[in-house]
Amino acid sequence: MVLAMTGAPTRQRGSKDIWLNAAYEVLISDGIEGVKIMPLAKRLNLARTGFYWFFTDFAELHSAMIDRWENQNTGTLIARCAKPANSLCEALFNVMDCWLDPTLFDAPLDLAVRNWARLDVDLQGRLADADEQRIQAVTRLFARHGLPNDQAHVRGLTVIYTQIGYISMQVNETRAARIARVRHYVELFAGISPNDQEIAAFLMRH
Amino acid sequence: MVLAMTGAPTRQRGSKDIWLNAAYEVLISDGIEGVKIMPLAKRLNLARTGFYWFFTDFAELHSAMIDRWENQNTGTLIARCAKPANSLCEALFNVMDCWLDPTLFDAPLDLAVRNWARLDVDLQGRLADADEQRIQAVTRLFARHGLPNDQAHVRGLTVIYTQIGYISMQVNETRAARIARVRHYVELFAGISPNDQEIAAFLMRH
DNA sequence: CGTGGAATTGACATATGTGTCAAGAAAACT
DNA sequence: AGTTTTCTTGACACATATGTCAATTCCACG
Repeated sequence: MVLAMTGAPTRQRGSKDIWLNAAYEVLISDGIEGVKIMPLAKRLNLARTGFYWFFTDFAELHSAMIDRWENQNTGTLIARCAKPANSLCEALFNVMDCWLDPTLFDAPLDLAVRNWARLDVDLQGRLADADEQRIQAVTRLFARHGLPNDQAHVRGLTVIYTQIGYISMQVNETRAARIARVRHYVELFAGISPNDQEIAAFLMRH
Repeated sequence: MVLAMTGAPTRQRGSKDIWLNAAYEVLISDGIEGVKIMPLAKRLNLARTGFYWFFTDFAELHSAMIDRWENQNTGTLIARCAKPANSLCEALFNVMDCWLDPTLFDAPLDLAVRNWARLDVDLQGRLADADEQRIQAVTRLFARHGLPNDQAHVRGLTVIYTQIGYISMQVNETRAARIARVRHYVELFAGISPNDQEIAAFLMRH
């Protein structure tokens, strides 16, 4: 099992992963409509038809891509929501980590999958499930910290909608500005101001 | 100037508007990638090439579509934000009207244009301008009702992100559930509960 | 009517995409 | 080295898209 070199000298050979990675990059930058075999081949400098050695089909590539997404964003978010915390604000800061650390939550991928789902009924179902789980996880976080159920639910919805809105709008702000704003979001969602220690702990991580 | 009949008996003739309307429907249901001349012609039961009688070009159709969007959603939203109100909650209820009345704000169109913009740099710029104006309008609303600038800004961002997130997630809930939730959103965004009279006035409208 | 402008049409040229297949090159194993 | 498995490739068949053009049909108005 030898890893492929990425260098240029010898023309690279194909592999399932090389095609899949290229497909991912295009999905994120151009959307699923750009994920086509011919352009991928051109980008990889390989013959288009080699694709069919690794995948029987276009559909197989698609489902491989969805699998990879599913085992990623939602899981991490739910785990973050479940993380023990001494206060509501501290718990919310834990969740906000997801929006700042790309290894926790891949926002561009999430957006790309979301747009893709508009044209793919099966994926629509899987995405709806994922969203429901995310909302539930945040709602439980609020409930655990003492909010009544309907309050907790509206706040859970709002946290998720806000994040998806932020991603969808492709907001362009500096990392510093984004980090600085988080304490205000926490205050808004919690309904109370985080204390200095909670803010400091959050800023320390970023 | 005789309006075209939509009935079936005589085969309809083409017109700029007929092509444009069909393009809109497809944009909303399938995204810009689906707006292609051949499928539009099939849907209209017209020869594909007739398109070129009304439009010199594909690009001309596209820019006609963007024009129509631009003179619509953002303007209404800004007007709603500027509407005089006796309290912050009342003002927020006015804004929330947009998410409930399709004649005020065309959510599916907004989503479709947003996705389209991902692949079109010019449109990206126009959309970013629109978003900035919307955020400013809501921020001013909060500032007018006494919030300090940074507070007002975070709340302005959150209101807009929440709405775009809601649209992006294609949330599927009953109209009644949506209306019932609005008072909770208003409470969250305002930081104070709306009074019974404000709630009643809002519910009366819907 | 009859005629001229408005609208429609099919043939043609060209581009880009999917998928199949058999021939062949390159690696890997003995 | 020789054989087998792995991977690459170009030719072929087919589908769908844009755009041009000359021939034709439709229809409204004088």
